[in-house]
Amino acid sequence: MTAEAVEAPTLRTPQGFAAAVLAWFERHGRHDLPWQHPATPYRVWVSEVMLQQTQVATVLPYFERFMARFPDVASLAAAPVDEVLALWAGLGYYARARNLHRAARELVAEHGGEFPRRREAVEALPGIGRSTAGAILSLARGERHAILDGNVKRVLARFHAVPGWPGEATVARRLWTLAERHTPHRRAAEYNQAMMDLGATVCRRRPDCGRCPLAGGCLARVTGQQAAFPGARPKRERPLRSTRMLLIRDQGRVLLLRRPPSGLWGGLWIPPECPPDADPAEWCERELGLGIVPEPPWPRFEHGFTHFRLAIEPVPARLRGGGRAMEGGDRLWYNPASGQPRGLPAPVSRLLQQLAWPG
DNA sequence: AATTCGGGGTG
DNA sequence: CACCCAGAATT
Repeated sequence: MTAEAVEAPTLRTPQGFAAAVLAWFERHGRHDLPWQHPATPYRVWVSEVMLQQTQVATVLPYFERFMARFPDVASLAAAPVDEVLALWAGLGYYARARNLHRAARELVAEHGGEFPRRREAVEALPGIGRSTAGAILSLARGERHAILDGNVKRVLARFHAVPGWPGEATVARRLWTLAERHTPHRRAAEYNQAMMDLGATVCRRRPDCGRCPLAGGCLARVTGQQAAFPGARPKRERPLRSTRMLLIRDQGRVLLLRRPPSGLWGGLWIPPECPPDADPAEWCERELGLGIVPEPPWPRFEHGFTHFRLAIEPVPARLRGGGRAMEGGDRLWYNPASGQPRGLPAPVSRLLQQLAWPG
């Protein structure tokens, strides 16, 4: 199956470009994604935020669970943030969930639960930038707004042979200008969805140019330089940090502490972290006021982040003395076997599973 | 302008 | 293993 051959001079005009993309979309685009039916501003918003730096296949089950629990802005705004984080656990970039929750409350408090008309006002909501705002207003309301996600960047950078890494401001500006120029005045919603579909299914890391409706006018393809666009991010070394997590058990439960609301794993629950060079029992007594009896540590394992790697050494321990330790605030005695959903980072979730079902 | 936010998919 | 992915906020 090959795309209809379109002449290069036609494709090199914004009208011809959009026409080719739209014609391709009707036959080969994705028309059955869950957030397309119905494509309300709320559903498009939640999907767009989940899809930030996250692939479609990963998002699908999260989106369904989220919609089942929070079917509209009002239900999301009324919920405690902990419950939002629990549904988000495993998706990563948890600031997205906190911002989503904050934005829902702003929508209810200041906009009557509806999205504002102007793009600038939508963009002012926490967690919504220019591209996500454009996606909401075009996909859900059919207005003409450009988007520039990873898919569109890839298509445009190749088609126009735009050099450089899109993370650089000058490169991003060029791509935004091109995105605005190419967005048609009619059928902007279909066009934007088409560009994302094209980037996701054809113009991938290793592009399938034989199926691309833009191949006839693509400058990267003419020169055989598809792999050179978009330019790669400068590589950096990822330093290795180390920590120890104290798995303090008492009556089938384990102690978790809530992280500060911002920063790494913000608002999520993790075991107490003891510095690698401290004595666990002394540290625990001093910092938490808890007497513990440490046991032999488990083998350390690594967890990778974008900008560093974290070596985690789990140290199981028993709570000393019979008194039940205090709970509340930012302390939680969690029963790993209960399966109760909590905002747990992925490595902590795996750790607690081992605690509940050793071996 | 550069850094900080995860976790999973993919070759 | 490295790199990428429907980016945005912070500094």
